Amino acid sequence: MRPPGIKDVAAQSGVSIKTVSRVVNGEASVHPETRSRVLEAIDRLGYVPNTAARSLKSGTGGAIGVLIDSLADPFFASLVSAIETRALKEGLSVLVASTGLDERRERDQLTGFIAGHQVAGVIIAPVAGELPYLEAFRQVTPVVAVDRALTAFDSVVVDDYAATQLAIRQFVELGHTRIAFYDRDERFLTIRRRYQGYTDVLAEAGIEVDPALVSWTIDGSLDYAAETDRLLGLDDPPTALFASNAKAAIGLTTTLHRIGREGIAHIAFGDFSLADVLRPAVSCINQDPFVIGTAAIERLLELRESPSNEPREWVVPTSLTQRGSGEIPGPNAAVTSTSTVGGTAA
Amino acid sequence: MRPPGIKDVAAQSGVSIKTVSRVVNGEASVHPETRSRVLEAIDRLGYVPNTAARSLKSGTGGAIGVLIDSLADPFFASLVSAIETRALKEGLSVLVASTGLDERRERDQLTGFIAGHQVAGVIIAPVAGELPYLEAFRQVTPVVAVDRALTAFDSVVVDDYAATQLAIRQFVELGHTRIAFYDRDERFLTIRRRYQGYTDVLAEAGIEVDPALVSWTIDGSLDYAAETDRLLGLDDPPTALFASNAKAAIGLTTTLHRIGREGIAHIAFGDFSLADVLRPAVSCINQDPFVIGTAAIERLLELRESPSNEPREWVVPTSLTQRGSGEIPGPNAAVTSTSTVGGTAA
DNA sequence: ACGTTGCTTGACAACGTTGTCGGTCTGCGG
DNA sequence: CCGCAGACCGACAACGTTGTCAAGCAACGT
Repeated sequence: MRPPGIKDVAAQSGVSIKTVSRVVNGEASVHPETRSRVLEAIDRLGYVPNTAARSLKSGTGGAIGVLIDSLADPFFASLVSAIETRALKEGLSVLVASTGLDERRERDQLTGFIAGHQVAGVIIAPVAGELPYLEAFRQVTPVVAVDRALTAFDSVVVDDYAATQLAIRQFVELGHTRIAFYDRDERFLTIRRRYQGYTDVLAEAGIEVDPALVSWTIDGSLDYAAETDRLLGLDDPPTALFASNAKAAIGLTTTLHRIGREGIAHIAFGDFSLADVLRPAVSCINQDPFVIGTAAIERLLELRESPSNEPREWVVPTSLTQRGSGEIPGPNAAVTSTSTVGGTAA
Repeated sequence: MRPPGIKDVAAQSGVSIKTVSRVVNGEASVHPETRSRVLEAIDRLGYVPNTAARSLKSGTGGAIGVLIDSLADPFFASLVSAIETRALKEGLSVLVASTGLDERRERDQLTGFIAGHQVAGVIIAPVAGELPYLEAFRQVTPVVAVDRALTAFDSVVVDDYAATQLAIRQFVELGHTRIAFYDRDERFLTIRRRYQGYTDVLAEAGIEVDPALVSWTIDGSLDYAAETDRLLGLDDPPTALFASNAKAAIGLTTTLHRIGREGIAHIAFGDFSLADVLRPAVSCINQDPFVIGTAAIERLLELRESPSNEPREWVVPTSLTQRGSGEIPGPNAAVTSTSTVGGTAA
C-alpha cells in the first residue's frame, strides 16, 4: 500500500539499504556493476525517495516556502511562477501560502514553513515591517524578502522612490501642477517610498502638496469610482493621476474609461494586462515580477551554499513605459523624456 | 539550532513526550492541569510539530499537491488561490508545481508529490489524457482533476461544449455565417469539446465548416497578429471571431485593437481583466476559477474522509456575459437593431 | 610474508513523531 | 479489607532515510 521504500530496492537488488542510499545520492565508491543493479531495481519498482524521512534526518527538506499577499494578484502569481520554474531545476518543490495582509497569519505561515515543514529557504513579501521572530532560525533557514525590503534579511526590490519620481517629474515637466496620488497606504514600505518620491518631486518643483489630492487607504479597500468622482469634482481638480500600485491602476483606468474621462493624464506603478490596448494606452512604471522572482531565488540558492553574509538589498531596474496616457500635457508647456532607474545593488 | 521538539516541551513541563503528543493532538484523557502545563511550555518554547516526522509516521503528510499548466496564467493563479484559501482553514499546506504542458514533467511532479512528499491529496489540471500510473496510489492519495476531465478520477470542469454552442449560436442568430475559431488545439480535451460545439452549431445551422477559418495550434504558440492578418485577408473573410481560451482572447483583442478592427464581432472563452473596459467591451464565456478551485478542494476533502467512490464529473455552471463585442450583427442580420448592453462590473 | 592503502560494502543509531501496550493511581462497590 | 474499573501517564518500537564506523578484500611496496 505504501510506495516502495529503500528497503524494497535493497531486497530486489541484493544489497544493503545503505548502498541503495549511496546510489540514490550519487555518492562515489559504488561499484559500477552494483550501481547498475540498484538502478535497475529502482526503475522496476518506481522507487522515489521519501522526502519526509530525508528532511527528518537532515533537518532541512526539499521544498522552499513562498509567502505572498495573494496568488490572485497577477504580480505575485508571476513572481511565484518564476520561482517555481527555477526551483524545479534545482529539484526543489515550492510550498506556497498567502498572508492576506495579516501579520498574525504571516507569522503562523512562516513558523509553519520553518519549524513545521523545515523548508530549505523562504521567499517572502513581508507584511510586517520586520520579522524579529525569524532571528532564531537565521542560521538554519535562509530568508529573502521580495517587493518590500527587510533590513535584517536580503531583499530584492525595485527603486520605488526613483521610479515614482520619474513619473511625477514627467507630469511636472508636461505642465501639470495638480497631480493626484491614488492609494497612499502607510502600511507598506513600498507605498511609503513611492509617496515620498511624489512629495519630493512636488517640493523640488515648488508645488505644494494638497492633501485633497491624496487618496488614503485605511484598510486597503478604496472605492476607485467614488474617489475619482471626489477628485474630479474638486473646485481645482487634478489634471494628472498617479496610481501607486497595479490594483489601483486597474481600478483607476476602469473608472476613467467608464465615466469617459480617459483623456486625463495618468501613469500606473506596475504594468498590467491590456494596458497597451486601451485608448489611450496606459503608461506605466514597469517592474518585472519575473526578474524579481528569479533574482530572489537565485539569491536564496546562493545563501544555501554560503549562509549569512551581511544583509543586502538588490535593486531590480524598472523603466517608464511611455504609451500615451502619461504624456498628455497639462495647462503649461510640454517636454518628454524617457529613462531607466535602478539596476545596481545598493 | 534545530527548532524545539516534542522532547524539549516534555522536559520543560515535566511529562513524557507521549503526553505532549496527546496534548498536541487534542486527545482525551489528559489531566486538565497537565494539559495546561504542557500548553504553557509549548507556548513558551514556540513549539511547532515537525510535519516531516508526522508524515513519516503516518504515511501521509500535511500538504496537498496542486499541479497546473503555469502560474503565470491568471486562470490557474486564481484557481490555486482559491484552493490555498480553503486549505488554510483545514490546516493543510499547498505544494504547487507546473507542468509546462509536458507529460513527462507532469508525471515526474506527480510521483514527486505522492511518493516523495506523500501529499494528502492532489488537484491536477491534467496534460495527458489519462494518468494510469496513478492507479497504484488510488487508495492512499485522493486525486481530483480540474479544468480537463479524467475518466478515472473525480473531475471538476465546465460544460465546454454547451458554453461554446451558446456563443456560436448567438453569432449565427445575429446573421453571421463566416465565423472563425481561434486556437484549435487537439492536445486538450477542453479545446476539443469547444471545437465540437463550434462545428455542431454550424452544422445545425446548415453552415459548412471552412478549414480556412480555423486557426490551428501545433505546438501551442500561435502568432495572433499574423493569424488575424491571414483571416481578414481572405477573399471571404470572417465576420465573427471566437477565441477558444483566455490566452487567445487576449492575443486576439490586442491585435484587433491594434489594427483598428475591433468593430468585428468577437467572443472569448474565459473572462479576463479589463475585458469590460475595452471599446467595445468584450463579451465572454465566464468560467470562474474561484468556483472551480473551491469545488475541487471541497471534493478532495470529502475524498479524504470517505475514499474511492465512483469517479464523478462535477460541472460548474458558466454564463455568457454580454458586453458588446459579441452582439455585433452580421451581414444577414434578421433583426438590425440589436442594441448592446453596457457591461456590468465583473 | 606483511603492513598499508584504497575501494567497496554493511550494521547500527538517530532524526521527531505517534501507536501499542502496559503501568500506576484513585474511587467505588462488595 | 479486597478487587476492579476508569482515568491518566510513560517506555518502547517503528516510520524511511542518512551519517558514522568498521569490516572485507585486492593490490601494492618493502
